[in-house]
Amino acid sequence: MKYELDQAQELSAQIAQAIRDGIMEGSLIVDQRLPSESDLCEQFQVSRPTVREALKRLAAQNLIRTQRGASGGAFVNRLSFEDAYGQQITTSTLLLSMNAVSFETACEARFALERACVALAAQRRTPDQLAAMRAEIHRQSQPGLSDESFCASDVAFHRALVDAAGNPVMSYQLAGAVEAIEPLMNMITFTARKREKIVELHTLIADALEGRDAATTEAVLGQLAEHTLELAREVARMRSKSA
Amino acid sequence: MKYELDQAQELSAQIAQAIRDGIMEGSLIVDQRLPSESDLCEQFQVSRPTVREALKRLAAQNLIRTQRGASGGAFVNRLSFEDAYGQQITTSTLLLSMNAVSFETACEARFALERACVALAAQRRTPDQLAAMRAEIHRQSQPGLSDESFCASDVAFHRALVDAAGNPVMSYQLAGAVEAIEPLMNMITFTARKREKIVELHTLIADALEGRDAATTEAVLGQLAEHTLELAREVARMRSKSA
DNA sequence: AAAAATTAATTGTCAGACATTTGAAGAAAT
DNA sequence: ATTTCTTCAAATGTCTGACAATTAATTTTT
Repeated sequence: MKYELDQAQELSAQIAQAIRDGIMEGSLIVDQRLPSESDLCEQFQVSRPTVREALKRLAAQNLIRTQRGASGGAFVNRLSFEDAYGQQITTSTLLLSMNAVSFETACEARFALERACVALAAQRRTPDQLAAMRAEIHRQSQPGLSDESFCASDVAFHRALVDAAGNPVMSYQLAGAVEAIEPLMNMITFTARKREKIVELHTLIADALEGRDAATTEAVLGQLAEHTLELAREVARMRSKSA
Repeated sequence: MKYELDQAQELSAQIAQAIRDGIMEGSLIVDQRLPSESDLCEQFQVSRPTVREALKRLAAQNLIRTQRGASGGAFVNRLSFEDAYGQQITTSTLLLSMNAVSFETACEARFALERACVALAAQRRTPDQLAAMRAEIHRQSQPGLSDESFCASDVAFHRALVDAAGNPVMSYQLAGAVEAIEPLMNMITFTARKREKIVELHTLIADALEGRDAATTEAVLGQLAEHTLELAREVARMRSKSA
């Protein structure tokens, strides 16, 4: 591990960066134990609270985990896809809400990226994944479902579609795009007729995937994108009228 | 802001989560000042080091920034696309290196996602973006370029391609995929002949985008993906032979 | 030999202090 | 009256030292 600290930064940030560099560069490997807090104090010549703040920074990124007790300490964490999903979703959600990203932009990104999965999904979809998609379709067609539940099911459907591509890197990359849009989708009220149309398109997608028909899947996904955008525009029109 | 703390977690993590929830839910808005550390101590009934650890966790995620001095304190940060890029790249890089993601998987994800940008890029590419791509192509065709520099230029080329889609959400989502693969690409030694082929394909892509020809761009991108994978397989064969 | 108690190491938390930075108010000089 | 300088107060950054809680290893007891 290197111990070169930049000036003009907070000590805890410098120490965190030094350790982070060690992890990214590979000199600290997964499950390796970091020196104890008091050892780190000596090595970096700082007090324990400062070291601890540095470690908490790393813990916030899931880069390390800590264990109490005799053989405890801080260990380099294997960043799991699970952890990475979570971070992605948090970041994407905040990014969208804080930067006033328009529904159009977010929606465009989502469907464009999803389209990238279709060709692979048509080849590789498993029966399980198809079943998951059909289950969500069934949920969506139940009357009396709240808008929130409908959107949550929509997200689940699309997650299943993405997962069907069988590429964990893509699933991870798209998790953010798909989940982060949910709050925006929740602002759209889906009337019964609109829901019917969406369910119909979802069904067509599932059918096309079952038949391993990439071209049709892609076409229907395009229709769904168009339909979703149209709904959003309609809602926007109604709002501006009533205002 | 809510102050409900889950049990069975570290205090600093609970406090961080409570504040994070406030930010995500919208009760804490951008540039708003959090209570001072001593105020937070009172409100959460914990000591200052504990509060500080919580704040450092949030700072590590770029959710807050702190300022010293009279009118200082912790402020809710507007998460910029810039910040989000950085986090994405860190996370993606670690994810790939720690989980032994194969070159094939990473490469597949990258080209599939990139393909999603092409249709939009063909419509929207600006002269500046085209110029950036051509500049990278020029760099790539210079003899004597190190493999690292060649790969870095490759990344820059593809970033320009992604940015040409004119959708910041997509740029952000793909930043990780494109950048994180660079270390893997660096493991491939590009002979002069191989580089020539790549430069040729890059040129065809730039030409097709200039002519706003989405179909051709997509086709060439597919060839590039195939070619890259073939190179990787070749390298793998050579390694296994010499071993 | 097995179970229970002790011990040591380590992180989690607390309390209080001082250092450093920074904006603002007041005082002094022009 | 305006500008500049000084002082002050508030806030974060850091340090010291201590105690609590947890856990694995060790020792003691049965």
